[in-house]
Amino acid sequence: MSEISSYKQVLIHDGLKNTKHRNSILNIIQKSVQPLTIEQIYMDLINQEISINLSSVYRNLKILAEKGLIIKTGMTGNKALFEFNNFEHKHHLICIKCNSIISVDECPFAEYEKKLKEKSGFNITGHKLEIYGVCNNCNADKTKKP
Amino acid sequence: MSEISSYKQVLIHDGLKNTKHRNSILNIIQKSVQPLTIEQIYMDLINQEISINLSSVYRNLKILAEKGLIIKTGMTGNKALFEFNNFEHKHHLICIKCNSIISVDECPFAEYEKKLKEKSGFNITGHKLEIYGVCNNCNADKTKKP
DNA sequence: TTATTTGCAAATCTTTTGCATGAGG
DNA sequence: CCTCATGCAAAAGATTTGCAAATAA
Repeated sequence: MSEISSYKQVLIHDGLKNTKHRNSILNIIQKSVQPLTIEQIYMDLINQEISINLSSVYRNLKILAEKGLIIKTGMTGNKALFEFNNFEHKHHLICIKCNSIISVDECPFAEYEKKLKEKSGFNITGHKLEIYGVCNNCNADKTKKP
Repeated sequence: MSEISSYKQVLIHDGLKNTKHRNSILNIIQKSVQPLTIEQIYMDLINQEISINLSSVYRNLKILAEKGLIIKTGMTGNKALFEFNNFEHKHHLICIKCNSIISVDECPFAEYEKKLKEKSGFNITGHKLEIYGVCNNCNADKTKKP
């Protein structure tokens, strides 16, 4: 909600238009608990009976990413992944068995970043940390096949 | 050198052949301080006057990665990146302007992981850390248009 | 109205594959 | 020899682009 209104501010500021497609795409990404491929987003739109061309999805994702509303997170195989940019500093514990995700507030990084900055000359603007493991539940289920 | 001999062991073990191309590619990757695109590797070979077809570079990289001798690290734009697998624990500094990537060996997380394990009950198996920032070159180029 | 967005098709870029030939063990 | 590696050309997959028509402001 507040995200959507600030989103409109961003669009207006850059002379972009507030289209239904743009909104729908942003909503899909915002609601998702995990990064999505372009095709997943496209299929979600189609399933919502929203008629859109694949190239329009590409174009919108590119613009939303340029404006910082979403983030191009990485790649799965050869496919780009996008996720919502909520500007929160958070890290995730990700269970490699059931893919459940737990947020971690603590960040041990401030000190390390300083050192790294001095060492590398990089002007460090942020970081992403994902911690993988097996969660309590899955540890209990050792007998189950993955 | 010891890398190269163990590399031959790996090849022999899997019924693969020890070709000049394969050696050259592995050497290029081993010497590089940063992950390389396929095209960079290809151009390096050409510059060394080694005649090779681009698809052979693709095929060799795929095989070397499958055998664990190199690692497909990620992507720059739409291009795959490869680096040498020295079996060290490493992280990446990524320039958000020019997408150059620098590997960082130091890892401040061993202690943190222990604590987190106790706290969350997760059996932690690994993590991925990407640090974003602006590299020396791009800092210097502030006057240049992106 | 007027600039931005869209759909469509075609183009581009990266990566993969089929097949005949060449080379390593 | 026999198998794996290579070059070449063509295919496949992901993404981008040109242009005319549609739409938001």
